Order: sequence, then C-alpha cells, then structure tokens
Amino acid sequence: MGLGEAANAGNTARERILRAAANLYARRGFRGTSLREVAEAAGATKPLVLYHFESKEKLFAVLLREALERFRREAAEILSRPGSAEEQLRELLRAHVRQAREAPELAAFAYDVMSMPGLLPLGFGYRSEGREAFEIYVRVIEEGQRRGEFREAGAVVIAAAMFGTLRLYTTAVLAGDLERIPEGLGDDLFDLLMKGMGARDS
Amino acid sequence: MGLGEAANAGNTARERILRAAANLYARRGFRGTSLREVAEAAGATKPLVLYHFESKEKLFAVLLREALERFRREAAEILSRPGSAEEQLRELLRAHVRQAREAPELAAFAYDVMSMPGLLPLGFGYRSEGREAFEIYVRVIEEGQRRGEFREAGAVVIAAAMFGTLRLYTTAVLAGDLERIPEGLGDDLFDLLMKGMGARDS
DNA sequence: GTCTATAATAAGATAGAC
DNA sequence: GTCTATCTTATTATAGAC
Repeated sequence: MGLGEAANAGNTARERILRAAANLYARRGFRGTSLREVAEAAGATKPLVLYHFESKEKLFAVLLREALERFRREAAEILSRPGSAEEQLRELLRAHVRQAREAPELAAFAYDVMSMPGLLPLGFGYRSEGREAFEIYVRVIEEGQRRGEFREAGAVVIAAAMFGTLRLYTTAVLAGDLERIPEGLGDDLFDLLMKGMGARDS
Repeated sequence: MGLGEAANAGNTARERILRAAANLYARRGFRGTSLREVAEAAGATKPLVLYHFESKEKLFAVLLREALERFRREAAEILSRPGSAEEQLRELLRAHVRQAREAPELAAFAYDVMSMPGLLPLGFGYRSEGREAFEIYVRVIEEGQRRGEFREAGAVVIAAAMFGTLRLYTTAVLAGDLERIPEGLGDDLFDLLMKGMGARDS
C-alpha cells in the first residue's frame, strides 16, 4: 500500500492515478476535483480509479498519509541527529523548502491538511496530525530558547512565520510563480528570523 | 452593488446570502460549496440566490471584489499617511490582523485569491490583483531599505513571512484555533521580524 | 422577491463482461 | 485489471406561479 513502493513506480496505472490525483487535489482541493478529472489526467477510467482505491475519500487518504509522513519523516530524521536548535531549525527549513520544490503536490497537500481542514473531506484524524506537524517547529524553537540560543519571543509566532512562509512557497511553486523567490529560501528565511530586518539596532 | 451598503445591511435576503456565502467559500472553497448549502445557510432557496446573483460565479465575484477592496483600502489609507516605513509596516500588519479577526471570511477570501487561484473559478483577473496585494508589502519594505530603516535582506522573503503568517492566521481564526495565538500578533510579528529571534548577536 | 417544479448535466459508485 | 453501461444522487440553472 501507499506511494512508496519505489521499485517499478511510475508506470503502473495505480501510480499514474496517484500522481494525477496528488496534482489535482493540491491545485484544486479535494472537493474541487472529480474522479473523472483524476481518471482523465491519469489516462484511465473512473471505474479503474475506484477499483484501485475503492472511493474518492480512500484515494485521498492514501495521498494524505504519504504527504504527512514525508513531512514528518524528514523532520524526525533531522531532529534525531545531535546538534544545536539553531542548526536543527535551519535544516528543517532547508529540508521542507527542498520538499516543496521537488514534490510540490505532496507538500501542498501536507500544508493544506495542517491549515485548511475545511477544504478536505471530513471524518479523518488529520486535524490533530496537522497540528502535530506545526508543533514540531514550536518545540524546536522553545528548546532553543531554553538553551539560550534564541531570545524569548513568542515561539508560536516564530513558528507561524516559518510555517506560513513554507505554505506560501508551496502554492507559489504549484502556480509556477518562482521568478522572484530566491533559491536558498530556507537559509534566507532562517537568517531573516535570526537577525531581523532592522538596520543595526533601532 | 457590493456588500458595502452599510445602511440596513444585515437583514435583507441579499445580505444574508452574501454573508452565508462568504463563510462557506472561505471555509470550503468555491468549488467545495454548493448553492444549496449557501441557500440553506442563508435561510433562502436556490432560485432566490440565483435571482440576486445570476450565477454561482457572479456571487463569488461580488464577494471577491469586496474582500480584495477591504484589504487594499486599508493598505492605501495607511500608506497615504506620512510616516516612516517602519511605522507604516507595523500599521499594515496591525490593520490586516484586525481585519482577519473581525471578518475572517472576507480576509480568508482575499488571501486565497492571492495565493491559491486554483481553488477558485477560472476566468477572472484576480490573479494579478492578488499579486498586487502582495506587492504592497514588498514595496513598503523596499522603500524602508532605500531609506536605511531596514537592512538589505530579501524583501520578497520578508513580505512572504508577513503575508504567509497573516494567511495562516486567517485560517486559524476560521477554524477556531485561537488559544495559542497572541492578541497582538501584528506587533509581535513585526517586532520579531525587526529584531530577530537570535539571542544577542550570534 | 420569493416560491415550487423541473430540466440538464455531472457527480460518486456498482454490475458485469472480457 | 480494465472496460462499457448504468444507477442514484447532487449539481447549476430556468420556467412560471404568486
């Protein structure tokens, strides 16, 4: 199950459907995407989509699980390595920016789940999962403050700035709006939030 | 036309429909909201909705115009007053945080238009309008840098952090997730971005 | 302005042949 | 696994009475 079979991924109908669905769900939302559109984009038929995934919601659930796990696996890996909170936070931003660039559909998925549950089908447990993902950032920041690496500013506001910027970035990638966004967004954002935009000290 | 009749607003069927539609569109997206849902939420019937607004898209367009104008009018008013870029930027954030708190449906609307056009109906000119709204922030920042009030950091990244945080905030307000978000988000965010989160100077 | 009734189309999903 | 044909329900929208 899932997207992660790696071997012979990409040419089976099941894989084509998953990729097409991720693209459409990320761009137009779950409610805004029909099975017909998914099937057409995948070069398949509606009944074939339903044969592989049973229902529109279950297809969504498979993608949702994959997207959230991608986000969290990357975070868990970084946080498992020893290092300062500053290093970890910088790596988190780098990694999530890279994910947004490499697989914008899945990244957009994850951010939507975390912040716009109303756009998604009801009846999952994703609401709390989304919050957990946000809390990853909050916790690293709070840990850094405890260690004295960061000054005492609202950790939730800092996390929101990072998270919100990442989310905005995924939508920009999906929309093709990349001209003005710098390559090293992760580092730039981190440096901005560390040093501030103020001239010298006002 | 529009939402802004002020006098006797709020009790006519037209007003009830507009308010119900803004709420639903903001929460579930344009594609994810049916006319039946709008009618029910407004205590009206489908044909009555269509009598007042001709089509689902035109109802959306009325709300869209109102939401974007709210955002821009507030910005234009602040930018018309003389003052440092620092003061103006702080006021912009304050004002848009207040809008998000007072009328989250319309604020969410505006941010969605600016950043997630794929969720909305095709065939408007809103794409460029959304970018213009984002550019308001970019320009104030660049002006501040020219004046030496801000140091030379990527203005787009700074604007994205502000904009992304505001957007995240509107979704939090809509979702009822307000416990952890500080009252003075605008000021907190501005101070964070001015001074940075770093301890002293690392 | 507001309703009931209804049309035309598209949705998610199933049956059953191959 | 994949298809055609079909069912049920929901969608946007219109006609016409009041």
